Amino acid sequence: MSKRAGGERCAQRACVTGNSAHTDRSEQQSRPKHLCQDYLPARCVSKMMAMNGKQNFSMHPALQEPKYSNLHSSSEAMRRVCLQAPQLQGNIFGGFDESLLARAEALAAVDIVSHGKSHPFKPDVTYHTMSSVPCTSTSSAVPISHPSTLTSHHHVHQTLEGDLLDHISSGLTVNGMGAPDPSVMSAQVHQHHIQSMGHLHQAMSMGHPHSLTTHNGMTCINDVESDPRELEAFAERFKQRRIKLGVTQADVGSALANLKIPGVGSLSQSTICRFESLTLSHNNMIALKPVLQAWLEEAEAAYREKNSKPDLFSGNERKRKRTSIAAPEKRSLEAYFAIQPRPSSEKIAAIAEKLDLKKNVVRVWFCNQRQKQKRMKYSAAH
DNA sequence: ATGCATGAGGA
DNA sequence: CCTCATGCATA
Repeated sequence: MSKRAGGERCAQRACVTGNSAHTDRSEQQSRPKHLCQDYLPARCVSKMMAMNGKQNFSMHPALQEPKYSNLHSSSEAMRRVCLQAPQLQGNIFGGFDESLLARAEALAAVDIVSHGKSHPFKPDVTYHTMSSVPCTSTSSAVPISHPSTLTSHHHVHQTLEGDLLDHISSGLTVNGMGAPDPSVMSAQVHQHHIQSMGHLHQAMSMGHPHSLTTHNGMTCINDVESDPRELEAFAERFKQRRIKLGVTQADVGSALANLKIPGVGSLSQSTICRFESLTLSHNNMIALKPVLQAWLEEAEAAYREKNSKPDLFSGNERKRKRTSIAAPEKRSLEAYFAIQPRPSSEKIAAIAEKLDLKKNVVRVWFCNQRQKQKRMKYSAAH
């Protein structure tokens, strides 16, 4: 307790999540399931759920799978490989736990020495391509056209770690990350949204004069477009127009609640920011797009008629402490992560001990790293 | 803009 | 215990 002062909202979030998740270990592509009901983007949904006791939204699981397999083929591959070779893992991690950890640390150290501050596996920079990265001749080397994060840290470690990673490496390669095929997921996400997005849909259509996807004759369905390009374009236009309206990300977030769209409540500045910079999962982007588009429509309309309506802000009070992991520890964690992104509880405990961090901190760190790898920012592909 | 964290939902 | 959507706190 005490972790989060903003307790108001916590109880109500996470519903868009109903989708898959754990898919990777279990099975990622073998469950069509029912088509979802209503997607509904946010925590408020959960609020409703809580109140009404009924939850009909939650994103449809099938949505995610194909998508991720495309977008994150690399990490997927990585994971699979690891999962596929349990005994191998056992050898490496179980058998030589100590040496592994030691090597990872050594690796981290070496990394520092040889690359100075910037090692190739800069987790956060991985999907940064166009946003804030200057792209000087130096930095550009990493991001832009990298199909994946994997590739980068891979090399490095392979070099440094040699055999240890060798297994993993080869496995990875074999497992191959197929060429991304956005069309697949597009289609699925697409229909999903179409059926679940009533009114929002209209708003979206209006806002999108150019994205005419004259499918089989249906001319207005395009919006739900899960096409990465579409999202990218929208995100940018959104940001532009938002700025033009003189509204901050935080404003937008809180203003969403004023839209009165059932199941749609406010969002944080973080989320709006991430949406604009495409640092959300594809699914998440898809889910949020219609809502943000709806807001944009209204905001612009209100703006035209001098009606200040949507904007407004939220006066919040926040008080939560965030533990920060020191650079050296972080480097080690990254090294470990490169070797094994999904360490067992034991490994986590071991790592935690070595780095003198709380086990939970380490666990969460790994979770967050994994999640990061799955985020968007595939801009490079285009 | 991003790091660390929470919690719902799902095996 | 994981994934995923999100958020508070902060660099």
